[in-house]
Amino acid sequence: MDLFRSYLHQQRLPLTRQREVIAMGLFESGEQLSVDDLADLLRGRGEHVGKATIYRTLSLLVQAELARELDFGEGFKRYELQAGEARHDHFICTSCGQVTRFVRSVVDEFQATIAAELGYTVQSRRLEIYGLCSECRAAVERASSAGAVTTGEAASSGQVRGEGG
Amino acid sequence: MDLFRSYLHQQRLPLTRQREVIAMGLFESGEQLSVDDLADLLRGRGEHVGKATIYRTLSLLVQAELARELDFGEGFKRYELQAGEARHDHFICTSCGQVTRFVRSVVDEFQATIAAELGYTVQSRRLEIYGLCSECRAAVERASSAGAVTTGEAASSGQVRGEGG
DNA sequence: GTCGGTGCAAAACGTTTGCACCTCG
DNA sequence: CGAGGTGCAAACGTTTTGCACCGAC
Repeated sequence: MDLFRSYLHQQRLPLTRQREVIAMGLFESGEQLSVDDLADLLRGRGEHVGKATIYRTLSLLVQAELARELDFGEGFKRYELQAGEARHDHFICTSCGQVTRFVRSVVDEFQATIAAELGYTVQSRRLEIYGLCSECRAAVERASSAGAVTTGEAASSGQVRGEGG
Repeated sequence: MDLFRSYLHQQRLPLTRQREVIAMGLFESGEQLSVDDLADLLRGRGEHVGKATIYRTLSLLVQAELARELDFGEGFKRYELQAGEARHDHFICTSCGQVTRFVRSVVDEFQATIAAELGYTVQSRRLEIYGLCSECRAAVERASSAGAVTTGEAASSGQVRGEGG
């Protein structure tokens, strides 16, 4: 939040109430929110903010490198704060939509290595691994031995799990 | 191409002229094409194919695991064939849009490891590293020592480089 | 007071779908 | 011959934009 404040100040841009509540909402939720999620969340707090403003503010947060844009193939984008915290990646269950976030330094190391080899300079990355979570795999196995197959819908609530450990 | 043919046969779906030219176009180009790119390419060959058909065929190719859907943040999707070849990833220059494809087994290994740790089963992945290619970095450095900064436009032609080696 | 921000509604964009006709097998 | 595919255009959902008014500094 302070980082956003100083980014705006440095860019000679005003900090408005809307910008504040949008950043706070994203920050406090700690989850990957779509623009609609964010609009609903703020409305629930009695803060009415137009979607255009949410898009514009998120785009600022991304420029400031305080937020990340994510695409889990749902047809719209999600955003999450990445304020200073370690760079992390995602595992997405293609059956139930569950997102598990993980952090592994080996990914950062690999990224640095390959960039050096290719002569690139890294700015950011996106690593998403798609597959089945343990519950869905169990469900699929159960179903295939029975005969029926149930393919779950992607979750719409943006539920996230951190790593168990 | 033969793989597509047998996939269709196995699914009891007909192989139409359109499906053939779409798959051939994607195959021969070897690049990451958008639906528009593909429509243009085919039109240039005198093959008129509707975009709806292209979308429907690409979706078949993705189901058959013969193609991959890619998103470089341009606002639309790109597709590329991945017929049997090793799984590869991409480095995208945020300044000129150049895409460099690379293959590193360490990524496959990491993917298997993290999946095992989290109890997931891997189906696919997307690893995209964003940054500046060596030319653009040089350009930025030159510009910043001069005063003006030129930010190039993302290339629209879907140019791809393999690794220089 | 000025520059930029905000909200709304309309536009723009990529993608999907309904439907009449056509084609593969 | 029938199941399915195709093309068009209209529909869809997300994101962007134009504009009149408002608020930060």
